[in-house]
Formats: sequence, C-alpha cells, structure tokens
Amino acid sequence: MIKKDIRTIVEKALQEIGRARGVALEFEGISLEEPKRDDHGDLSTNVALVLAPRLKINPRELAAEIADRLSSSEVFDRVEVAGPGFINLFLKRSYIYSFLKEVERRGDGYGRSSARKKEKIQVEFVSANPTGPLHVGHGRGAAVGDALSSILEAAGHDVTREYYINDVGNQMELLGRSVYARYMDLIGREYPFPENGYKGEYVVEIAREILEREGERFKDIPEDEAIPHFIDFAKDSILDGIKRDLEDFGVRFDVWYSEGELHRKGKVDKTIEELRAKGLVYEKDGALWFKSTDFGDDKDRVLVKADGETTYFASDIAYHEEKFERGFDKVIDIWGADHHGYQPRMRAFVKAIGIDERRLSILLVQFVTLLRGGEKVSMSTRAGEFVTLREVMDEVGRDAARFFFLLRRCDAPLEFDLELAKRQAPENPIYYIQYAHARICSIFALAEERGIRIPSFKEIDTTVLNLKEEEDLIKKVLAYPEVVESCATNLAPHHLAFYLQELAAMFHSYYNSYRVVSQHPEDLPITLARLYLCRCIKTVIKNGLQLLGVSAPEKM
RNA sequence: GCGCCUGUAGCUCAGCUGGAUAGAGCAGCUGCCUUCUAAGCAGCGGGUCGGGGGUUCGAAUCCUCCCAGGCGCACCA
Repeated sequence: MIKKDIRTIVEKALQEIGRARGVALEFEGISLEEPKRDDHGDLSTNVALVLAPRLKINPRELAAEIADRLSSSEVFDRVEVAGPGFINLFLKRSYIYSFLKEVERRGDGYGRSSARKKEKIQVEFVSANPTGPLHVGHGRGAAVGDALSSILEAAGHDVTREYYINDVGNQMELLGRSVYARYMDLIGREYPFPENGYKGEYVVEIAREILEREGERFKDIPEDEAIPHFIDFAKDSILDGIKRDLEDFGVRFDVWYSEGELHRKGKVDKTIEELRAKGLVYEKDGALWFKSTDFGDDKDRVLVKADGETTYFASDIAYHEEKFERGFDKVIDIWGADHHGYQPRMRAFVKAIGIDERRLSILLVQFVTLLRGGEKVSMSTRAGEFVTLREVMDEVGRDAARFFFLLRRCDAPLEFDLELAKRQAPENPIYYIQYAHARICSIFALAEERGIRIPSFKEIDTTVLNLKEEEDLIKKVLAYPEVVESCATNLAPHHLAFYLQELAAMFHSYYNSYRVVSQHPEDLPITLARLYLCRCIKTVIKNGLQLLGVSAPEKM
C-alpha cells in the first residue's frame, strides 16, 4: 500500500524531470525497497543509479535532482542521497500510521487484493496414482499446492484446484492383480503374486474387504473376467481413502479429473490426430512417436506403443491441451522431483500446439526425509514400506504437518523431524506463531475484563505509539499485503511462513518488554493504541495462517 | 555420458526478478516468571556464501568452467 503510493510519487517526479530534459524516464527495472538499516530510510530506491547512464550524467547528480523534487511532497520527513546514488526516503510517521486503518477496514480480507489483471489459474497437485495411500511426499505436495492456491486467490486470481487421477493403464492392472492374488491367498488358492506387484498391507486389506462383501464368488470365475472387478474395487477403495486423507489434511479439490474419462471422450485420440495433422508424429518400430526434439526435448517420445496402447504421456498431453482449452490463463503443475525429467517433453508439447510456454509453470517438490529424534526413518516404496500422510497427521497433528511442509523452498529437500514437530517446546516453530495469536487473545480477554473495549482506529491516538518497536511492528503489519503478492508472483508459499515467524518474533519481544493493558487509568490512550496495534497483528497472523491452512487458536 | 535440482554458521535452512555492514531457528553458554500464557524474552560466541574466472558503479544473487551430493535419462506410471 505504502510502497504503491510512494512509487506513484516517484514516477511523477521522474516524468517531470524527463519532460524538462526531453527524455522519457520510466520506472521499469527500478527497485523500491525497505533497506535493512534504519539510517537508510523507510524506503530506498536505486532510480538514479539505473537511469543516470541513460542521461549520461553522474548518478549522484541525478539523485540530487530527483530528491529535490520529492522533498516537496508532504509525505516525506526528509529525502537523502547516499552512497553511489541511492535515494533514501524517510516517511512521516503520521503518513505511515494512517494506513493502519486499512487493517481494520478490511478485517479478514486484509491482505487480499484485486489483481491488476485477474487470471484464471489452474493448480494441479498431488495427482497420486490410486494404487496406494498417500505418503509423506504427497503430503508435502498437498500442503504446497493448497497454500499456493490460497495465496493466488488472495492475490486476486480465480483458482481451480485439480487432482488428475491415473485410473487406467498398466499400474491399475497390476493393482488389480495384486489384490486378486491376495484374495486367492485368503480363500486358500494357489496364485502367483505378480512381479513388481503392490506389496503393501493395504492390498491384503482390500482383498479381505472383497471377501467379506462378495464371499468366494470369484473362486470359479475365469481370471480375466474377475480381475476388472478387483481393479474397480481397489481403485474406488483407495481413492476414497485418498480423498478422506486430503480432506482431513484440510485440502479440498474443485475438480477430480479422470484419465479414463479423457480416453472415453476421445480427447487422447484427438490430440494425437492434431499432432499428426501438424506433421509432428511419425511411425517407427511399430510405434507412433511425437517429434518433441523439434521443441527442445532431447529425444522423441512414444505416444502409441507397438501393442496399440497409448502411453501415459499421450493422455498427459491431451489433458494439458484441455487445460488450456478450458480457458485457463495459467497452468501450474506441482510434481514430485522424480518427475523432473518429464518437464522438457511436456514443455515441448505446449510449444508444439502454439501455446506461450510462460503460461505453464512446473514446480518440483523435492523429497521428504523423515527423522525421528535425529534418526532417519527408512522408507521404500518398492517394498511397500512407506510412512503415510495419515500416520504423520495422526502423530504430529495437521497444523504442525502442514507448517513443516511449507517451511522450506519446495525445490529443496526437506528434513521432517517427527519428534520436533510434536514437541510442545520453544524449538518447535509452529507453536511460535500460534502462540503469538493466542497471547493477543488473552490480552484482549484481560482488557475486556477491565471494561476496555478493543478500539477501532478512530478511537485511538496513533502518536502515542512512539516506541521503535511499535513503529517496526506497524511497518511489518503494513507490509503483509505485499508479502502475499510476492508469494503469488514467485509461486513461493514459504515466504509467507517466514514472514509470519518474523512478525511473531517481533510481537513476542514487544510483549516481553512492554505492557499493553496498563493498570494506571491515566495510561488509557496508550492502552487503547496498543490494543489496536495488537488487533492488527492478530488479524495478520490469522489471515496469514489461514492461507497456509494452519489454524489460529485463541487459547493454547 | 547427458539433463535437472542443490552446495550459505556445528546442524536445518532463509536471502538468489543484482544493491549499501550476509540472516533465522536449533544446538552450546549466561540471565529473566508476586504484572496481559516461560509453547515466551534478553545476551554471548560462531561465516574464504563449494572453488576458479568473467559481467557490473555494485555479485551469495547473473554468465562460464571445475568439484561434491541428490534425482532423472522406458514402447513404466
């Protein structure tokens, strides 16, 4: 808010100078940011450094000229030129503090904005095959995808959360056979367990469930006739479990998109035909290939195998084409890092159908290493020994799980210490933020007990908030909308987690040094102003945690 | 071999759309609960930003080469 305001003022000054010199000066490529050091002002800009070469004058000279014009504005206390030509802007306290009324006015909506250009964005995430329960890695993808979606919504976009279900093909076949084998086992028949079959305990449970419901009626039905039943039953059962896990994890999808459906309505064939019409496919060794190398991939890819079956890639490109056909301006895929090799071929396809590549973003989420008291918990998908999202949620709770997943940049591997995540101790970062919120709530409880209502902006005198700590807190609170915006443009939800930690740290420190609710009646103006400040902090923490999918408890 | 990701404090990591003296948490040590929640606060120590070269007024950030680790390189999904 403040930054936008100031930017406009600086732009105006530039225009004036440009006009005087007969050159068009634009703000593009220029930074306006909060310096780390206080003596560099509330905001600092490098305009002069960037534009001076274009005017062929000394940066400091240009800086002085700009500073001179800026100082006529009443929002600045003073404007200084420093270093090689930075312009440091010192804002009037009254000007900064006046923005605090926005926090009250917007309330739960503080931090939400209407984007300059509202985009229709699809975020596809998790999309785990319905061949087994979600594991921790999927959990990370779910937390990141959901938080990112919420952030994009807050930034004013129209977001669709989507899960793509690979419900056809070899893997489903293998799943069905695995369950079938376990079923035969249960009724005492000899049947070889498929090679590379799904060995997890859940497969046995599904077989047992079928036995309970359907009895031994598959005993004498030919294998080929029986297996489709097993596939369908297993798929539905696992998918139900996945949906339940995600729901309990607080992740809700707008669309569950079935790969089978894509085939049934002929979209896969259609996409292949389109490529054929463009001369981008060819036959070799009995298979049909897409010339992805024409678009930067390092080898061509098979769309239809020699046995006539289409590949996973074929349906995936059909799906992606349809995403754009459905009118999404931007498509964001969140993949496990093991799929990164897939990126060039998908991008190749997008380019092949003439879509601006920038409309597709692919976020790679790195692996999660689980630790228990510093020791690695071993996981092997192969052997069916992986820790499920459900187990982690049950052990550490939903809030801690979600928060831990969001605490790292998503393309960096994550170490998740289960002991730490559930410890109710200061070294656990999740409680730190929630605790700040709860503390504010309890301050409010005390105030009300003393008959002091939590004031609105017009009931306070902001000039009594003259402590350095208060000023810093206010600036931090006012920076929140920009943080949300930056998370949205950078597709980086972890920034919000860090911001909230910083805000909580500033609050805790303030809380320990100063009293909000004073015992002395003559301090009422200060009490009211501080209560209002707390109210703003509380709003930001609550709104921020909500975007991350973490609760903001009133008591802890 | 090729490609992608990563390399920052003892550990886990921010910072990387270039900005002015590189940050946080944890671990270690020292203090703080008759006052709004000690799940908290204050203080102390800790760094050749993997290495070399380059671009720039300015590089942890951009380019390049090298080194180390992870992952991927199917007519599997």
